Amino acid sequence: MKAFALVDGNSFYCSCERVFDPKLATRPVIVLSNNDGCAVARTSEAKALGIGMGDPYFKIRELCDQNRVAVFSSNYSLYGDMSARLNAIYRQWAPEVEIYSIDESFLDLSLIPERDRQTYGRDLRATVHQWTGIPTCVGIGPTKTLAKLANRVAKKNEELGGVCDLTDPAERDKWLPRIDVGDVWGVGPASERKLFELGIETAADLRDMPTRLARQRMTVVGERTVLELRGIACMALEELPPQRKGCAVTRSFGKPVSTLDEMLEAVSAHALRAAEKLRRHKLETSHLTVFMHTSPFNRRDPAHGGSKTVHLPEASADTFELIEAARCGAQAIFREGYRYAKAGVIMDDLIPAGSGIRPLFPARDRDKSERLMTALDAVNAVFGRGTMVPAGVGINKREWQTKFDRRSPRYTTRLDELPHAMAT
DNA sequence: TCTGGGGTCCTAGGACCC
DNA sequence: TCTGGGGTCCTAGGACCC
Repeated sequence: MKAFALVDGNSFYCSCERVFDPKLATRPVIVLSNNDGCAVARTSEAKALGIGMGDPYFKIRELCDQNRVAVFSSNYSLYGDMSARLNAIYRQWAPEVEIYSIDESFLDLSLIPERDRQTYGRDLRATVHQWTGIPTCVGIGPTKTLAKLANRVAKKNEELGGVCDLTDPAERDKWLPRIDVGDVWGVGPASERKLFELGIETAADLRDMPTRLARQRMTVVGERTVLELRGIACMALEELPPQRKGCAVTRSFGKPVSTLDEMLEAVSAHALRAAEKLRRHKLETSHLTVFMHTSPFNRRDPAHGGSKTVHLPEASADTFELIEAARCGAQAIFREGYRYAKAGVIMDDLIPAGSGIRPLFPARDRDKSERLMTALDAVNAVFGRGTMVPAGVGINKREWQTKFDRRSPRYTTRLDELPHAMAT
């Protein structure tokens, strides 16, 4: 019989910040999205103050000041590294691990006897906490959807000690009626509304609805959720991430951009990052879409936005070619007299590097390009991102750059930002 | 004044073909 | 007045996830 565990870090980004500053242990902590825009992680103390997921920071700033909330910009270097440490532990504990997101992993628990699963969960939590300082919760079930649900139960019911096992149908009968249908994995706001109209309000109601009706109203995705809630596994553990299909680099500006020069600098910087990402995944693209738009929240200034797809002569991951394409697209969209709030580059239909069709009369020297990109990546890997960039790319100290005014040190990935310890 | 970024999957409907 | 049938492919948009 298959069994899954879903392990996730509690208020993960906040917990990462707490690991390196013990003074935060009892204070409310929040972490903001890019550009210091919205609250995307909150500790229980912060939630208790009424800070919601996605609340814009400018609306809660006062509340935060009054309550000594510790506020951080996102520090992805730190969170990514802590995430890798958690997964290294999971791999010692399970034969197969699927990394589902930066703070959630599914573990294959099929070989753990049912009676030992509670203990297993408790021991895993304790180990992770001891080795990394990160608090976690463990949800266990015969399907991924039930493991997710169990994890939620463990989170919301402190008396369970951070572990919940829904392998036993009797346990499911106990908990599923207490869970709102909108809290089931895969049920978003649109489906929740439809289900409410049918009188389906809890996870138990959803489990018991006819599969045909589920399919009719919520496509095959909804039908699968119903089956999974009944304990019929429709989703397997995906150990190897499937090849990615698209790749995007998009950013809000720290200050609105109104000049073409600045816009070209910005999209060049985004294209540069996009090309690096492609090469890291050994992929290429044959076309690139640029977009820009003014703020959707600002009703006073005139609004403008648009996107433009630029085709390359042949598939490529060459920084210079992608920058050229991005600048070309941006010039076609940009108009004077607007305050642009965001721009980005998007690439889809990615193909493995070198697998594309070659033109009969190539416009460029592929080998030369590849050698140059290898050298570029090597320099930047040793001396840090942005050490060597093509001229005309805005990479350092520009007004429009995304804000990270409250970022903590990158304790675990930068030698010059190591935490300091003092003994007296 | 200040509101994130990056993905996946599914379906409907249009274009096109014979 | 009556005006075929059945495919495939592509894209846009919706829905969902963290």
